[in-house]
Amino acid sequence: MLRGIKGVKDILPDEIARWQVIEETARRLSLSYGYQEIRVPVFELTELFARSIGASTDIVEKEMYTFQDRDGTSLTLRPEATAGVVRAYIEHNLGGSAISQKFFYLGPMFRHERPQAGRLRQFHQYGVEYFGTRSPLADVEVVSLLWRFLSGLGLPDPSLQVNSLGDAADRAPYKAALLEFLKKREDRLCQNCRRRMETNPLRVLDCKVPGCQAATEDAPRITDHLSAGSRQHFQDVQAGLRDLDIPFSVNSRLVRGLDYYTQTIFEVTCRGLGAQNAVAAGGRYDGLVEALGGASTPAVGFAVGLERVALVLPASAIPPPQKLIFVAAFGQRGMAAGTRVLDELRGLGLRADTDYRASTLKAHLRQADRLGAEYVVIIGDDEVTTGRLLVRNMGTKEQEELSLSTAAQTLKSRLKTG
RNA sequence: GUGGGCGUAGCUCAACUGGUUAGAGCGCCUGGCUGUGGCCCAGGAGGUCGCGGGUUCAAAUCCCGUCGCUCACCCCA
Repeated sequence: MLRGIKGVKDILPDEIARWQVIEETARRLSLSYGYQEIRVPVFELTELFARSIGASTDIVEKEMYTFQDRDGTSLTLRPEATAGVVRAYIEHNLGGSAISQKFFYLGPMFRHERPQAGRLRQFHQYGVEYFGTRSPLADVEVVSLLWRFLSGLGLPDPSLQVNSLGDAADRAPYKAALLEFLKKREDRLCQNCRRRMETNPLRVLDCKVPGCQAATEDAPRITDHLSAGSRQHFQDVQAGLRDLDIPFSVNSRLVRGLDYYTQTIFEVTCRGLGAQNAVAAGGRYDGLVEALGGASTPAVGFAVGLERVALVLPASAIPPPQKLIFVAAFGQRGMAAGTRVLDELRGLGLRADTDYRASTLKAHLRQADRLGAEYVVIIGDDEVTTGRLLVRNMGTKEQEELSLSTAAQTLKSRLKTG
């Protein structure tokens, strides 16, 4: 038997309702905040991702699905969507539009990783990108949208952490200072962190090993090395969040895995996710548009891992399905009449179904029961003769006669009121 | 890429120290109830014991390999 690919999952009808709530909430909220949907390709030139995410990040170094097009061009399945959105923004000169500066997207991303709880090779993200302003209020707006999305869905104990990385000019001297500090403590760091000192010293601060946490307790903080402007920006963001009553904590150890972030960065974790407990993350990336060849344009955004949201989405967030009317038609004339009633019900926008395999009333009722039908319309040859069908309320077992010609309308009004 | 756990019916799991025809619950089908669902009762269908090799008189059980799933590390949404 041919199986699906490792880490690439089917989303079966049983779980679709939870995905639909998540996606509909994302769309509705994004639009209400003034973000427009954008759909960018799932594959792009490899170079786009290498240049935006950072050539020496894990994502680019070993997690991309990269392949050659027929002419030898190197293409890659998108590991995240910001790069593509920025590319589209530049390519279509969206910065020149009076209205389109705020975008949201939903869709699959691809990373070649070992699957585990909350981590897949094809996974889905919802994200937004806000271009064209350095205002800290834009950072606040983006976080507020994210917070409303997550808390609106009722995720368990969401926790928002924020930090600032400053701008490129802030970071270089800080990195040097941090590295100097780490060298003095190298003997207390884990093997991984010693390697990180070479590749990305900021990551050492993010290490979960208790020994490393202790060793770096009094390490220099990035927030103490910010320029006056960067510090002010971070202060303003925090003030804005307080103003909107969005709970957060500053975590000066917070680091992001993608190279393009500047200034504000943030992450939301929540309970019940296992080891991969981040549901969403984002930040400002003021240098990316320019780095990809566009005009210098500040931007801020976030991405949410939808599988992770789905994993902890409470059942109460999932609305019950539309009430079902089941048509139990049997006998030669009954089936013909039943088909017409079924079509009429559907034409009125009601959820209605039948089972063509069932030939007896018993079989129909059993199927109706399994489907959780609210009402069953019973039509046999007798009913066709009298011109009156039976409507059975599956909850109360009450049955009443209705005229064949008006039954559909009557049921519609009944479902509205009941 | 590294490490742990697990692969027996559609699903969840049994099968003691290797020992007859591999079982149960749920689900499914049929009948009791020939035009009335759930509950109950009776019966029934359904299994290459992940796959390959080895040890043995005998393997779901032991050994080796392999594939798959899963959790964790790394890293990340």
